[in-house]
Amino acid sequence: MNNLTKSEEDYLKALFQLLIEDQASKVGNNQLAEYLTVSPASANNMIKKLKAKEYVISEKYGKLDLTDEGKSIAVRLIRKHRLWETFLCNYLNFTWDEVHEVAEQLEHIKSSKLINELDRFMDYPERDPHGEVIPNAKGEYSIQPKITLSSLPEKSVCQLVSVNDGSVTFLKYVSEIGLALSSEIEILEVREFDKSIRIQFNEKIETVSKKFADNVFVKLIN
Amino acid sequence: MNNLTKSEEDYLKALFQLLIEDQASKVGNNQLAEYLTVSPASANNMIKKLKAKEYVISEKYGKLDLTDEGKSIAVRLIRKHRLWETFLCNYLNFTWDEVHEVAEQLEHIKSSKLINELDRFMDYPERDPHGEVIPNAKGEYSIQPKITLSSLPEKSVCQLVSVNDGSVTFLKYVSEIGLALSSEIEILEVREFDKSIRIQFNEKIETVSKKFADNVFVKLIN
DNA sequence: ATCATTTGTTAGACATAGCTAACTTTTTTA
DNA sequence: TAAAAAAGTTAGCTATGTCTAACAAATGAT
Repeated sequence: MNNLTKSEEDYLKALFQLLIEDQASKVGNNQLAEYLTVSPASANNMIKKLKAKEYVISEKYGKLDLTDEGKSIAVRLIRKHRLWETFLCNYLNFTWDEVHEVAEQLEHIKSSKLINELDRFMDYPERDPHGEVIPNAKGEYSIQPKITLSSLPEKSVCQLVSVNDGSVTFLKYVSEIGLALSSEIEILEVREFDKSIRIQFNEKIETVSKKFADNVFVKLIN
Repeated sequence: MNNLTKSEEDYLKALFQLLIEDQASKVGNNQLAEYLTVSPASANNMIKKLKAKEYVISEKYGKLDLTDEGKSIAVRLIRKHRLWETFLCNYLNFTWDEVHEVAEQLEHIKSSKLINELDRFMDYPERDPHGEVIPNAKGEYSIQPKITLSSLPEKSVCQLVSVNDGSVTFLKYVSEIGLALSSEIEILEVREFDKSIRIQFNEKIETVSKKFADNVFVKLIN
């Protein structure tokens, strides 16, 4: 009934992340293709398949959406991904930047007992090492609207909630400059020219690019 | 350099288990195909590929053998399989008969850090839940010649060392009658007609078929 | 030694999932 | 609003790994 290929799973998860987690109002074929680094033709081909299986809805030349069943599959994948990341970091000495690639493989392992036991073994963690909320066994979880560091005005004071886990070099960079989950960050200055920002945290001052700040998610303090 | 598909890995591991662990003097294409439940044509096709990659050697219409590199890959897979089985049983409440299927998936995860850290996390276990020796990180392990329960004469007294982990129904049967690793078994009688045997263990007497006894590996006591 | 059976091989088909190149539709913008 | 750009689609190719059917070689039995 529910036997998807690795590729089908990848597409559903990607679509969910664009549509729901990033709260994009509209996601199109080519955007999805770019996100997955495949050609538009490949994405189009797969979307056809997923529409036939009723995980995806869209009209010809129209935008993409997920059915409830499609969302449910995606959430289960996200749950698996984040639980594995947590396991790798907390029990197997993996660092922030090492977990993603391996979790991408592990999330496709098919065994609900495995993932629920892993959850129990770790005593039902609520967030993964990057600060993201882990959906529970019923697929419930709160999607916090994401505030990027780059979206805040000068003088804001905020706390690091989570980081985008997609890029190894980005994550290495984050740890190298000394930022970590819950770090308190003050925005000293936003430079008009390139939107780079000067930030202060742990008594340190650093300048980071807009691209960097786009991948850092925060909550305001006070 | 060393990037094999899941299928290629399955074939190499299967060939190793037939050739080395089962110590079959000769393994042919069709035997391998049957072991993997694929058609002879499929096996032949894959063997061609593995010969081109120099993991397998054989002459046309001749028997199959593994190169050192082929063996080394197979041992790494067996290591991964057995470490995962151990983890599932010892930490995630899996039973004997539940681990194999999931471990078959997990053994294909590509990350040497993952498996070496898992090994460390469990404090370098020497045997998996079925009693099989786990190869170490260097790929070294002792292959014990397997003595099947079915090969022993009447009146033998032996100890259960390991069981074949390939069949769920078999493993359930083993636990249901109360046999476990290290159980002491006495062979009371071997029935000529169908080679079924009456055995005694833990004050219990059971009759088991030859097929059952073929999958139970033991060592003699005194 | 020959014939039958078993074993191994080849050819050709199918499904998945990727690609490029060409084309169509929609959207943007001048 | 018409032309240009962007987005989406289709056709046709590739590679992996499966299959069946037909054929060839090796083995075993009489």
